[in-house]
Amino acid sequence: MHKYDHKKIEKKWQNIWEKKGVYHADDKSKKPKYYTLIEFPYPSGDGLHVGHPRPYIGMDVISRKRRMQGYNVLYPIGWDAFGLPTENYAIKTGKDPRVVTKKNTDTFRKQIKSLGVSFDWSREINTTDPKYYKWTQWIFLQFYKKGLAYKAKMTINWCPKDKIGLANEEVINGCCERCGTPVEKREKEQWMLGITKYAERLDKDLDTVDYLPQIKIGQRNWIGKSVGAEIEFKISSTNESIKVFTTRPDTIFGATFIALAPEVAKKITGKDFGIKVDTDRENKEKIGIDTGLKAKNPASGEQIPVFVVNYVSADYGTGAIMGVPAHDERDFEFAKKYNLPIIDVVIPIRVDNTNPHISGKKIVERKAVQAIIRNPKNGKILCLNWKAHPWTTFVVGGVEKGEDILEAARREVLEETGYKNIKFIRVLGGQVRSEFFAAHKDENRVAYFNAILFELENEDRIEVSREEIEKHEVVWKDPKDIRSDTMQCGELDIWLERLKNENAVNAENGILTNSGKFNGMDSENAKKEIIKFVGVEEKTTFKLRDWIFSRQRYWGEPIPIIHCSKCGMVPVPEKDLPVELPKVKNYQPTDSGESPLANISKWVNVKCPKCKGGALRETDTMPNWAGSSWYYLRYTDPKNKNAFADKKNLKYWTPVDWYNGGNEHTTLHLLYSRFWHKFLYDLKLVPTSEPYMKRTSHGMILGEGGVKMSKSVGNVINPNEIVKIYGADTMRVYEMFMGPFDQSVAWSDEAIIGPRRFLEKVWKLGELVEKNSVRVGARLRVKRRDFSLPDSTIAKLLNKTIKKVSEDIEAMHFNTAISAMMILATEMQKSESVSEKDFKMFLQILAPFAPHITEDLWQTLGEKKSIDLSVWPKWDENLIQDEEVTIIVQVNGKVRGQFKASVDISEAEAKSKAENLPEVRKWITTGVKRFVFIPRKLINIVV
RNA sequence: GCCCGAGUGGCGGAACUGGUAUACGCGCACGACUUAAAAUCGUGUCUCGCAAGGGAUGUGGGUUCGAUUCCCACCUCGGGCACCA
Repeated sequence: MHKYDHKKIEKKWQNIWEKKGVYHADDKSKKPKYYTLIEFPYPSGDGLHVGHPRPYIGMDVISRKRRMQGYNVLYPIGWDAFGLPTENYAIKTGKDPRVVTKKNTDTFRKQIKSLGVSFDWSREINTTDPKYYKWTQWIFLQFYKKGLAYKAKMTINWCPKDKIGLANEEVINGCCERCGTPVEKREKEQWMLGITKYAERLDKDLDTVDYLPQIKIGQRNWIGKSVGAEIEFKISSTNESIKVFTTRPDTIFGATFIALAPEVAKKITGKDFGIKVDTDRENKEKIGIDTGLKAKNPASGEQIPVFVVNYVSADYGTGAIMGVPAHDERDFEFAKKYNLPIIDVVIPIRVDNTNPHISGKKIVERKAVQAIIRNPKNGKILCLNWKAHPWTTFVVGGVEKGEDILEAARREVLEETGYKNIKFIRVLGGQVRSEFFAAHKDENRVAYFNAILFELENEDRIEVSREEIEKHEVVWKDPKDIRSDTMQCGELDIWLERLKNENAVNAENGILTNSGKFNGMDSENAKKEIIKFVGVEEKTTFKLRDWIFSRQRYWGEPIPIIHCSKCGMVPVPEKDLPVELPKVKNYQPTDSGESPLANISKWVNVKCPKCKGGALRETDTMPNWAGSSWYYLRYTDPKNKNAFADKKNLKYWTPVDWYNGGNEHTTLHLLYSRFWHKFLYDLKLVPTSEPYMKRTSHGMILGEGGVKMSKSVGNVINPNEIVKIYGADTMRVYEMFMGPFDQSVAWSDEAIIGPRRFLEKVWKLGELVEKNSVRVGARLRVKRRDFSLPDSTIAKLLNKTIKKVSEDIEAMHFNTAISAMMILATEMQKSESVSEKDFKMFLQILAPFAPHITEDLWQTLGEKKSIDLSVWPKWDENLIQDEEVTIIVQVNGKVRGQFKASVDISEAEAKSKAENLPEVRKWITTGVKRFVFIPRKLINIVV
């Protein structure tokens, strides 16, 4: 046999696979189907870099394994080719984006093909192909017909110098990326898609799919479902009212003002107050202006002021909120600034589990106070060590009749500690209800605590009574020793939070107070009852906003609408689809910010499809998201001229069984395509309500040193260079081995040699197996030195490895799968003799990672059919069971020894064995306190 | 600011449901083979200590017989935040 020559064998097998079409998915098959999907790439001018193929290889491993498991696999690829970078390139160079895209996709295709990914290239699609975007436009028309595509005035970023609408990305520090001119906001009519109509289902149906938990959380947070109520506040002296949305109707008695979004205020008052909601991401200071209006709190009957503020968004809820400063941090900040009343209406509850109520004892309710005294000189806190009980507490005591909490606190401090001069700092928020057993009084206590922070002014003390001295000792404690495990205080977490953060408020549910007839009710019930009381119903709101769907750009799908002065907006008839992008001379938008399409009068001026009169085409185009919202459907029938895909094909192939993509796409793209899919499902055009059964994510590959790969940084690594030097198989194994698939990893030119050495080792093993075997007819037989008897070490390890690789692939733990195979290869090499049968099984489990070298060795060893058509090996459960295990012996958690024992050794036997180990014996002379035995694993002796 | 994820040797990383921390790979050192080098193979490689032992998984604390793993607080980095894809 010859040297491992990757260039030769990789080219050879790629040609054979392509000629035989082994990776073409079959639309009709008796096998069960499996649809694997990767996010189709945007063919940028930078070309493919080594980060692109990582997900393709990952899903290729899954796809190849599925084929060997007997599935008919669809693993397609295409190009998501509309978008800004190509357009900006066209603006700069004047080159036709079609030409640029063609060139880029050709490069990408050639690069990807050299990696031996088992894509079905016969189904390749391109979103910029009129035959494809015909159907993107067709789907848009369905949205339009159902009223889900509509026009609305929206604010956009506008560069007054370039006269162009800017993407958020193109705005750097409020200035245009190109010319540095400060960006203005401009109102513009935009096409919208009514995704909010699907918000509820997009949230709920997540229960039916298998997405990674953080992806589901991301989707849910984005949708932002919250249940609450819309409550009307009547404006005094007019007949009008303000509707607020709140998730906390139980706090309505604490509503001391109304806060309006600027747009809403303008609507109500007709005045512009000059306040804008900050779209900046940093938290800005809250600003408000009193409108002079008063509104009536429908629960308390109070007249409360109405403010315009910069922290309420018109897009969310009703654009108006009731300000409840006691129970919302933002409202609290605002109320403090504008001196608005803060009324506590919900008391949080804590139950002291270390000191719980004892049944049978009487329950006593009491108002009480915690005095927290800080010595400003050293930061220490005044505490009491109780003599009859194992407690440390703050200075604590009941509030007597006729006393306020401040008086009570000062009195307790004086009585219990003698300190005369303490300075009041602040009350730590509202009351807290604390339940505990008061052992010193032998009663169950329900205390309504306030806490007050003081500072010690000086050490002057009066003498403390004998009675108090017998009860407790006065101590100053370090703040780090004020913890829930050192202090007897069930509600301590609340005080610590409020000590740290002056703006901390109680946002928890609890027991109502200051709330008229609802006093004493818990929040959950109060929410329902108060909604009834003010005469409204529960209302669900979403953060999700409708989708701005139009762009004033050239390189996107034209929106297929015609504006007729007589008939209004008229959809382009289906027979006239696609509305093709005309060629233009200049890709720069018009002076008024319209798409460059607006300059082509020949294209713009059309006959109205209805009245045949003069009409104008819509010149807006669709965003890049459009084509990628349904591409997985087109793959099932990519050449269909009569429908976006044939129903039979859709029924057979969809839903996608496993979709893997970047972390950066797990909210927007995923949500948008789920929305389109659900819409199509409602039109009975697709057979399932969810497009993807399973969704996983991969991490990026960064340049050396951990920075993003980009042409501008100059750290782009071209996979073709790697393929040339090391081969596609090495590249594939390395990309799967370099780190956990779902996390970002930095590329290393040095480390890739490891996978190469591994494959060379495999090649040599192949030589060894071939040399030790003799051909009998078409079969290879082992001639000599075959140690792989059923109980041999190699056979055992092989079976364990088959199990591990099989399972790791499913979990996308490709790196550990490869590690296991490296160990197996090293052991095989050490044994110097491996049976043909065992070696072939090893080739099979390696094949998804390194398809070329394994195919070559497989057929060299006499197989006639592709290794891809072989059956994925099964492991033998009997062979992976160990009879003997190593048991670790720890003393006080430190490893002191170990011994071998049979797996079913009894605890008593293990104990005597462990205790008799000389290296253990010297540690346990003081006597064994406790003995922990974990079968098959470990013993811990506590002395 | 908000949401999600991650911090372990010189480097990439491993450790299943809380049970020997550092598997596997890179690098480095030494040895074998070689006239020599490369390649290959073998041995070693967290750290302090002569040793007995001790200390290390971003930082501080907690729970536990036992914590990289669970809980709390904090720090740093990456991703997303609606016109980048």
